[in-house]
Amino acid sequence: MEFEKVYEPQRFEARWAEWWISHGYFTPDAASSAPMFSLVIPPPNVTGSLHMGHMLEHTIMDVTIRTQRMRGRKTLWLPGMDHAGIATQMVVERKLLKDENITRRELGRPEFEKRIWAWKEQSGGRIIEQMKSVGASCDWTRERFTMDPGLSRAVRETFVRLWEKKLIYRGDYMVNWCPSCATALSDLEVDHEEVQGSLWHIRYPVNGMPGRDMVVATTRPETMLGDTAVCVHPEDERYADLRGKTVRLPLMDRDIPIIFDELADPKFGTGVVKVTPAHDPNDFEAGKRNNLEKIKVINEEAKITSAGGIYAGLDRYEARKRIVADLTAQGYLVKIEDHKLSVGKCQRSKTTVEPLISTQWFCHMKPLAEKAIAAVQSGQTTIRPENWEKIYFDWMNNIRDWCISRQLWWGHRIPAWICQDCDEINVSREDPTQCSKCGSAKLKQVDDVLDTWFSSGLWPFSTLGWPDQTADLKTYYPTELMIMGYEILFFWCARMMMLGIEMMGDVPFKQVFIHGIVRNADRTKMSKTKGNTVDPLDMTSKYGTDAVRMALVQASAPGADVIWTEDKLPASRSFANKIWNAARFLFLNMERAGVTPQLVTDPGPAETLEDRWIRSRLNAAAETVNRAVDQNRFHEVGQAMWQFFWSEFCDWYVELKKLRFRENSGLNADWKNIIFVFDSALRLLHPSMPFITEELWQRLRNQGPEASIALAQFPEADPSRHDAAAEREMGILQDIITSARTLRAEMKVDPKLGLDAVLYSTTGAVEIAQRELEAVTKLTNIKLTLKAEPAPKAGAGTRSTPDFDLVLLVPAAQQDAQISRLTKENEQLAKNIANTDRQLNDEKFMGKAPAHIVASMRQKLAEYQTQLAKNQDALRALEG
RNA sequence: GGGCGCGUAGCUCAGUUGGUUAGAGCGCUUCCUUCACACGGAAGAGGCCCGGGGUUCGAGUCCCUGCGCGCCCA
Repeated sequence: MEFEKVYEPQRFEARWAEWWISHGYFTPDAASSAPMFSLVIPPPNVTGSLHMGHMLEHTIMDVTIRTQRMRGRKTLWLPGMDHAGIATQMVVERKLLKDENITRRELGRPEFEKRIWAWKEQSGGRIIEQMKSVGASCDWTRERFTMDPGLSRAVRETFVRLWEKKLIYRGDYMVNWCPSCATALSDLEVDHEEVQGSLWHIRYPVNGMPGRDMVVATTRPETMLGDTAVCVHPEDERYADLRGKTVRLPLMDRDIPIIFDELADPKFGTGVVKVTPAHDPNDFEAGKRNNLEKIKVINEEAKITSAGGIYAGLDRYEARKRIVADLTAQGYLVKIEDHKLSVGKCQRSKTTVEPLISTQWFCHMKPLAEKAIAAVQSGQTTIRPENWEKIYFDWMNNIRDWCISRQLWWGHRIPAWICQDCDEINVSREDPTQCSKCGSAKLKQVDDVLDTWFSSGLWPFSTLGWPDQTADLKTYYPTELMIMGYEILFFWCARMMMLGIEMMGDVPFKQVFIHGIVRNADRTKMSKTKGNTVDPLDMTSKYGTDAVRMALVQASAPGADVIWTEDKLPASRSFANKIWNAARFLFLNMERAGVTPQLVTDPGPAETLEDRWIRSRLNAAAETVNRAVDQNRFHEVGQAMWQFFWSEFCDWYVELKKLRFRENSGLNADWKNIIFVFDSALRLLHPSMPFITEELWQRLRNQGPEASIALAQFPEADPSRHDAAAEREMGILQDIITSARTLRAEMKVDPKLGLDAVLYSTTGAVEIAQRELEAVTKLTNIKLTLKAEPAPKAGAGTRSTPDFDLVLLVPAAQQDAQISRLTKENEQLAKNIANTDRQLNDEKFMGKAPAHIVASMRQKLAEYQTQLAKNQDALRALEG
């Protein structure tokens, strides 16, 4: 069997990735009666490609799902994508303009939709292929897309039901309008950015009171064209005499009322605000309260409307310049101040959003949110780490109605038809042919489509076949777990919760786990616009997928962001290489021993110390890994596997086993144990590093019917397998060996030079050393003489522990290092003794501390004192 | 303005209900190319756990406060 000296992941990964899928290992067995474990992917965007954030999210999902699958659960990880309304439309529009110099309007809606589908088939969903290549163990036979017919039917059904329950309404309201995407946006799709702007103070003369002015301050002077009032606080004494008066709106020569409303903050500026009900959300509300006229002066293209007088047709920023200039010229501008303000920007296009009144569709959120809050409060769904529950509650408690309509051509068209004769809105599951109110056949379907996240909100059940009561739906809903980043807690988690409870009558998932986001070394978010992204596939091809996964697993402590630096990767590549080489070594020796590679399901009882010890440690590793996966503590999975494989299996177990390798020994107890432990370790590691473990496991199993480690049994922990005696004995053996090496290093003795040493012990270390003498000799190059008696007064070259004194016999030439080590150690010991002593003599401590703490302190104190005495003897000998 | 989180070794981070000598990986120092691995082995150095106050027999851990940093919402 070929075993390269260095592990080359590129040689194996693509093959196993394809093999797993073609053999259907990730498709759950429909006939299985095992308890299920299901997980749906938070659907990535069809225009997207794999970035580091996906890689992190998918890795921890995959670790979870592979572990559950190996535990024998009926396991489903359902993959797919959402149609990303705005993003996809923008991508295809740009492409059309570039390739054919044609706009979507020139093409017309049906043809444009065809083009998008064609684009989707050809270049959309690259991310799916990438996920397959990095080993994501999704059931690809169940891949879904939000625009699929089935999922579209779910969207329509949901819309109709919500409409029938009067949870959806249509009307003229203030929305966030993106002039460049030409559509309304929901509040969540607007990012607020702090920018340096100005505050323009403008004088509005009071009618009938010559010389009396009201000075308003505004960050957007161009909106004054649409002012329909000025406002002061009802209790503001300064303006009490102006009740019932009007002011003259400069430039427009319009008289507008002075209103008294809490909209104005008497402490801010002059206490007067201008009111533009058609272009500001707060003013809109104030306008409703005070019956103000709404004059739309900015249109959907962010240009001034004909209501804006001489400024009509100007872009909003151009209009601002002209208006400020005119105000100055006419003496209305009082002053300009620097002012920081928060500006809303479209998440997709980064254009500054314009608040506009338009006819849109909204969903009432309060009633849905109440149930979603209750579900988390009652623990039906838990959100971990727990602090995210607070954030979830906070958002849900302050929720506002959701603008669900978008002025796009790509998405689920709203199933509503307006009667051209009586204006009745007809909403139905089947396309209507006549108006339900007046019977007219003149029906026109609404042009708008639904927010992409309306369909994503149905994802946990629409993907399982709903509204049909399918077997999948019955089996896999509610799903067990949702894993996602906090940036989509509201977009997805919250909406899935609300819609799941409303449509299914049950929560969409029992547990939500929120992972951190991936950041660069300077802690900035990775983003395409900033150009600071890292392509995970560059990393996987350079270091191997397993190495990238392991680095991410190790960095995934709950609640923490992942600071990504490439220098994490050589370490995990080394880890893969270490495993590879351990296997290489075992296989070479199996060949020499005449052992055919094979799995060993029952190694029999462990007899030797190293077998008893490694099986106890294996059990401990299994215990940690199992618990860590269940608690989403993925960094502990990585840490435990690293510790076990490298520091225990390779550094000690294999080193000790080397002594037992014999030619032509056949499959003896040693080999049975080695193979059993190695196989178990591979299985424990498989969810984190699927490729190398599959490759090595296949080489090991070698024969028998085809099988994958992906379906092999995950090692479980069993307290009865903990072998305290073996761990204690092995600990002493390790101490003896380490002590000998330390002494040798301290004395700077040539490693090739054999030395003699005497081991003194009255507590059993001599017996252990006797049994393992060959190991001690081999691993230290020191010949030990064993004496089951107390050590004589310690001299040079002594190292003492509570269990033994080891005296290395060397010409006392190199003593300085010893002296400094002992001096330093003694300082620490003296400090410990003082501390411990003080506490043991402290009545308050003795009165209140639990007995086991006191007992262990007493024992420690005795050990410190013995050790100190020995060290002092040794020092005297060295210095004397 | 409201809320959440973070500050532990040079770097990246662990540290589960408070318990005595605070850990890991990388990096660093010294030694070793011993027939699995130099992507390796052995032995080491390195920490007023951000500052201040408090609770407690006992605080990296709990409370208050200051400083610095990050994020979310309005």
